[in-house]
Amino acid sequence: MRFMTSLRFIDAVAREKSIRKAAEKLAITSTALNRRILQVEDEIGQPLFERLASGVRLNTAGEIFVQHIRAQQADLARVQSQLADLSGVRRGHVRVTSGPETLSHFLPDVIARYRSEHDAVTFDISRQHGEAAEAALGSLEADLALIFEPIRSSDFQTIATARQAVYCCMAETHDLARLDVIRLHHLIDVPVIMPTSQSSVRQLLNVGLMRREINLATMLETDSEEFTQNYLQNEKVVGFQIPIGLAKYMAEGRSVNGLIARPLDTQDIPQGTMHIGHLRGRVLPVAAAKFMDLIITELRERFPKDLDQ
Amino acid sequence: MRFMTSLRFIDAVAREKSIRKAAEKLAITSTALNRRILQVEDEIGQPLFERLASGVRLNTAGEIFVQHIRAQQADLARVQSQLADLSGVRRGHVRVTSGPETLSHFLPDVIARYRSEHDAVTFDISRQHGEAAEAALGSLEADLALIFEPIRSSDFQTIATARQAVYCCMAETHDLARLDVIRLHHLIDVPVIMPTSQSSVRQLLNVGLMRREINLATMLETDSEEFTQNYLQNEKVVGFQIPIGLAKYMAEGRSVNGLIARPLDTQDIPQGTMHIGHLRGRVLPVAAAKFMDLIITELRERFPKDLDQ
DNA sequence: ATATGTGATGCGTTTTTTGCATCATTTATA
DNA sequence: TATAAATGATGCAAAAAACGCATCACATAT
Repeated sequence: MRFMTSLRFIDAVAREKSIRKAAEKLAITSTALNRRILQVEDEIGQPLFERLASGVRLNTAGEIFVQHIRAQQADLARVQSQLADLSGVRRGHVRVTSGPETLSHFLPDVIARYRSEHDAVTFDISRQHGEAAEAALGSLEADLALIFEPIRSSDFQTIATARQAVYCCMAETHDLARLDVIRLHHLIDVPVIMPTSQSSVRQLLNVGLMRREINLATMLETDSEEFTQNYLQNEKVVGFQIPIGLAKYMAEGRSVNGLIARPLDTQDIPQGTMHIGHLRGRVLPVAAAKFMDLIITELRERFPKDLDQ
Repeated sequence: MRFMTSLRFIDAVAREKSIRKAAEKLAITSTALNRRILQVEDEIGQPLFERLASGVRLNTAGEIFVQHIRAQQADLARVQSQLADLSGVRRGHVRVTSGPETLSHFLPDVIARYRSEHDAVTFDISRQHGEAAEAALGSLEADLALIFEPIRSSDFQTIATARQAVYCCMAETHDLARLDVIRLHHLIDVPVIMPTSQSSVRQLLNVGLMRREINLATMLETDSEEFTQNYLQNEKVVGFQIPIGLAKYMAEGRSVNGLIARPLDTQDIPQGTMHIGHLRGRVLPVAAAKFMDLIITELRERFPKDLDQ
């Protein structure tokens, strides 16, 4: 896209905060890049960057202009996706940002399902917590976000929500595996792996634990879902997860790889809400919109009672 | 704006439906223009125009792409307006489309008021009836529209409405000028000038006339407000107008240039509604947004009881 | 003081764009 | 039916723009 070059270059400089560094990434000389920027600034009628000794930084005008550039790029992507769509093949690129919960099973499943029908569509998955995910939507670095509450920005437009109870995961040989529903008091003196406190699951647990003044026997704290799941196979400890983070069969109560999941009683620990949405006011590219449809379809299949649209 | 050239050229070709004609308007040769188009089509990966013997025509992909171009141009205008705004002077260009009612007094007044504070802002006023006005918003040829009902498209976002009763205009020496409010039966056998049937005022009149099965003594039909107002000074006939189409003092019941206006009883003729708004989802340039604010301010001053926001 | 980083600029070279002449088609006209 | 006039496409040389190298001016860190 030749007609986008100058704008793309400015975006790159804004990101790198340095003309020389951006030039290297763009595989041109800094002088050529410098002059493109000077030319655009001249056409705009005012500078977009402050020149510092350590590089450049967007000024107010630059902030506004770069936001326009990114909106323009996003809209061009949407148009391209739409054009590809009417020529038969669905092409496109979908950029999803999500918390860690969906990365282990849910998103891989949905993407595989999507690509089985449209293999010309590519994906970009970034793991970010809520606030950063919302920022990524705002700066148009991502099309869709899956955020396990809370939603902070009013710029986030929720398309669907799924209520998620907290589950205990453990080896199927664990004593608690015999229970259908686990109450908090069952966990007293049972060694557990806790998610770190940024995690929304941890926030939900804290609510219940505080209220009942229960302290769990935390043997380990981690923000890695993968580590937790793997560790549970080695020792009889309990981990916590929401159903969307579990393998499909496991969420249904069956054992997978010797592990089993049991819900915590919602009287003890409140349910959380998974939000699926995009930046308010955006028209998504066809590929992204269709992918979101598929996410919702998948959610409806997995959590028929807990899905709201 | 060098980085917009190719896109601007494509837009021009789409409008002219001919490469050679567009080239002439753009002051370049048809061959240069032709090659720019071929290049963009190549980059997009598919043709945007159908080649006919008589010129070119947008194909489906072209329609989508040109819509993107226009959205992009409109957003660039908004950005420029915003940039100019933060450097102190309010620059910009505001494109208004409106029915004939507002062109004689209202818009001239508001624009003069606006330009007295911001003389770097320029205007483009086009006279179009409702449907065409809505289309102009949709194709981004206009920023704002003032439409005297009805609103047809859901893409029109109404920002404010003002109820407007139909007034009778006449020489101050006319017999009916002594009445404060005119009833339909007063008009029986009184020669009148009627707006043409496309006019919304005419539509309102028809409602009342049909219901009461009254036929007016139409001595002339015209769609020119200017003609009507001028003619009333020559002969004792009655014309119809809504207050926004009247000089400010005249709408208040005073005489201007020997003419005077009296409202028709709203029991006889229903009030109409003037809509002020823009294309749904658009973020207006600063200048246009501020101008709309001023329109609403002016409306509030003129019609304090009949304005809704 | 020195070294290292930054963006800006002059100048010759390379690439891209443009304009002219012309071709291949289609449509209107005599 | 033959002819004229319009359309968009293309080869080629000239003009314009973009590029890369070497270098400058300046700020910051060492």
